[in-house]
Amino acid sequence: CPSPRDGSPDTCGGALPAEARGLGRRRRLVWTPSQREALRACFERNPYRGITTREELAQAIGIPEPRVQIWFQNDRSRRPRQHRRESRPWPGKRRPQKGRQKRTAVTRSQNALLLRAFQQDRFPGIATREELARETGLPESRIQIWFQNRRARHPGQGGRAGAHTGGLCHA
DNA sequence: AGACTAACGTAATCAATGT
DNA sequence: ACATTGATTACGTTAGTCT
Repeated sequence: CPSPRDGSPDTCGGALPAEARGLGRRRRLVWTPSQREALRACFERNPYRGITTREELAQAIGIPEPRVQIWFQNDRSRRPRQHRRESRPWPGKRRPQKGRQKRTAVTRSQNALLLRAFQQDRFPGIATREELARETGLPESRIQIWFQNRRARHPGQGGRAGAHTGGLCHA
């Protein structure tokens, strides 16, 4: 997979750390018309879908469930602003409704492995994430969530792109 | 070149699990 | 009860596709 690499961007000034900016993303999907139709139809009936429905839909259109979830997230954003941040806890309207993904139990050894990877790179690209998924036996989507939560709760850790602790952006 | 949008980011929050 | 942490949300950003 020849990932075309452009010239390295500047060191400072971006909204996100360099490592966070799109290095090694997963390949972008292109929906077929029938897939689009199925997604839109499902969204229309309820824009908030539990894991069961997401997986059924994913199965039906032949797309991994995490991609379906991202599509729903993106499409809700595109929809007219439902409620801006003010009235935070759901205004009683259409709650996400139950049916979350079952909480993943991360074992000690899995956690240790992820922790090591986190210290080396807080923003692993798709290749690294899939390698970690293979090594831990966890789904790649759970790996991604793990890193998001870890970054949010442990800022400043990790060797690369450390928030403000490191020498990044020493002006 | 610009529009559109999947992929991905943060921040806040919901919620399961262990103490 | 509380702390920890996985899962979901709103919303913003980055970058690949298509016109």
